[in-house]
Amino acid sequence: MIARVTLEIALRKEFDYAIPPELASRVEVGSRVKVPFGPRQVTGIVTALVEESTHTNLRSILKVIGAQSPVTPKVLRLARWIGDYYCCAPEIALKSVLPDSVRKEKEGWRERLHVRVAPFTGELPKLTKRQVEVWNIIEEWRELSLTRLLELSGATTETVRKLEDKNLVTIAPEISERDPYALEQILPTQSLEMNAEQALALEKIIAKMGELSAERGTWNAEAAAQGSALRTPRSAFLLHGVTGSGKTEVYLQAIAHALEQGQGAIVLVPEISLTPQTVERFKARFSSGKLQTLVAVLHSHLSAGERHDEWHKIRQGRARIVIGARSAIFAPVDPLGLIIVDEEHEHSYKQEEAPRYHARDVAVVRGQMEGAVVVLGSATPSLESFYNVKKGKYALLEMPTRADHKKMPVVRVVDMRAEGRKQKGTPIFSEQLKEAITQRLERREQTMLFLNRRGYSTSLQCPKCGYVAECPNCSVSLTYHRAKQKLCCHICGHDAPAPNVCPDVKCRNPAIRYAGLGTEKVEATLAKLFPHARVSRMDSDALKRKDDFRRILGDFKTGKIDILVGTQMIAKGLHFENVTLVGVIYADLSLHMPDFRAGERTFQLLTQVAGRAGRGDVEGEVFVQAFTPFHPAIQFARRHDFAGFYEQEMEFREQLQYPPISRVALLTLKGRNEEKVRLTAEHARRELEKSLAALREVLIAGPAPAPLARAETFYRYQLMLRTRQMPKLSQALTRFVETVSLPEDVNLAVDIDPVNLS
DNA sequence: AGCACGCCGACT
DNA sequence: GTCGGCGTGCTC
Repeated sequence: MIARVTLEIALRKEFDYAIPPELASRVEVGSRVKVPFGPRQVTGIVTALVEESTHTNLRSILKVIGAQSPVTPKVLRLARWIGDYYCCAPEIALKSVLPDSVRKEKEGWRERLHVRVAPFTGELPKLTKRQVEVWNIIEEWRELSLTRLLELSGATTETVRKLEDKNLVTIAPEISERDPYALEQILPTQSLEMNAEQALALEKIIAKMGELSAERGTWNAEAAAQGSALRTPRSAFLLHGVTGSGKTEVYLQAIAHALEQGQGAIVLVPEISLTPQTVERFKARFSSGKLQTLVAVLHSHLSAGERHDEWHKIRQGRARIVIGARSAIFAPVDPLGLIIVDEEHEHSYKQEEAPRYHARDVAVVRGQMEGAVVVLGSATPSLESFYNVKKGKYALLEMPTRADHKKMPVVRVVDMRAEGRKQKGTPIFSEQLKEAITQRLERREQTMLFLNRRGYSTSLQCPKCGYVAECPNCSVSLTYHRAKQKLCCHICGHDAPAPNVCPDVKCRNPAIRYAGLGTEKVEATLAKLFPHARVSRMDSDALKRKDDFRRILGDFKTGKIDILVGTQMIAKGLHFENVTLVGVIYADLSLHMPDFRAGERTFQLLTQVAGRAGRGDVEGEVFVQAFTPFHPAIQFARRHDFAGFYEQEMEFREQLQYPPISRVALLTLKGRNEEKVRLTAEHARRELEKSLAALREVLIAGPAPAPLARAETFYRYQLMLRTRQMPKLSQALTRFVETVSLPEDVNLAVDIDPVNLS
């Protein structure tokens, strides 16, 4: 047998190695191996076992790393698909499939000293008073960690060692798993009663799972024979359920069904909503009973060691449920029966570095490859997913009413142009919103206010000489942060002390002006308008310490805060019974982004934000302040009308051949010399035209400067390609990036299905 | 990725 | 005459 190996270096190529007899039993597809490569030794992953090689005199694999192959053949196949579809080298795709801590094998299991009662016979020997105390504790627990014992007894290690000397106990190192949620209170829960809509959705999911497991056996063999061809029936659902419709309960019961069938499940949630509360809810349901299993958690805030332990719990089959952010889609759950992608419209599912995969789309592909049911849930589905429903690719499940029978909040759109005529300067709070806040304060109810922009003012200008403070590295103006007394760039993090006079040496005008509005100023203005209100702010500036997030939310929950001001961060997933008012300070902020999804994003944001109001017994009220109050994205959000928004937005996408009508590949060239980048981009366009000549119907737009023309000292030019046949374009682009010759100091990035055009 | 090979300008 | 620039190609 010969092993075909993808090396961690050596781009886009595989190498064959002989398997020495002593390693024969340990080398399998997915194994991590160390091999000789020229004068060096490198590591790689075995991607296939073959009978013959085109190469003669192969060198041998040196060793197999780790006891268990880290990549399962199924996940390997998924990595292949990612490389092909997202135009990246296979080893880049492979890299992202494993957590770094697992890949590098730096982290191992943590061992801690553990005390156990030794099997002994006869009388208890003579013990001191202290020793008896310790002994009693050990006898009660039978076994426990040394640290825990010392904590409980207040004794020292010496005393315990004495007991060991007397053969009463053994002290030995044992694996002690790191539990990132050790501090959470997890109380077992039971299934909740569901309403008719929930029950119907669950029924359909379960029925599909039955169908698939019947077919699983036959098609797996077939698929193996066909390589990566996807032959399973469509098995994805779009669960369109309004905020509060009880999607999570449907997920939980669907997972329970998967467990009953002996299958595992992966639950993807956006990083931002991966809060302890969310995790607890899943852990609690499966912490006891006959479906008891470990729930592994994977996200970026775990330590390397924690990630190692969580991953191996999954690989060993002890954790059958995985809940995590984007990369959890690669968790080695096997067999896999169900994949949930909650808040499927969230852009954080798209990875912004290579491999630039979209976890939702990878989930659908993985579901097809492994015969698992995929459920994409959202209150505001992406146009892509809803379009897939219309095209018959996904089945639609609808839950249009709140599970708790609460009414949808009343949304009032406030015309800020009229408000601007009433107040002097640019208005922040309309009379109506002020009035509503006053009311809540009187009634001791809570308010949440959103503004999607951090800082105090968005720009600093000198009215006399026209100076504007700009970032030296990026093409944006600097934001004034009052607390820090600094001008900050939100792109590269550059900062400078805030000046008191115009920095222009010839001007020195002391009357410099700060314009534009951020959350910091909203908070400050609130403090002036409502001096007795307890106001708190939550944005990434306010979260300096690790537990600030939890502390502020805790204070809000327990009523220590009347008004919470925040960015996106508080728009999602949080619910507080006593919040009866939600205000959106400037709803049109996100509308004016140079992105064809600006309308969609605004609609989603407003709908999500509105969902924060009226989660308790009192009906919620939402004020949406806007300078373009009649914009469709705002008006459809006001009426909670997703279908209406979809129809009108699709018309626009159709006209301009934007996704989901077509698919986009975005090519970005960046370099420090603007002229060189521009010329290279033009060269790239000419080469592209040649190389795509065989493909029909690919629209090429550009090159044009990126919306963010310069970022972190790099100038950026873009080419946008649109096609209806992305797999073919992906193939052509892979060939293109391999062959095109570019200057060394100009870099090309290919982003398939980008969600962010800047 | 690294490292060797290889073919043209400025030095002892 | 040699030293060294980094373009190109190879590693199973």
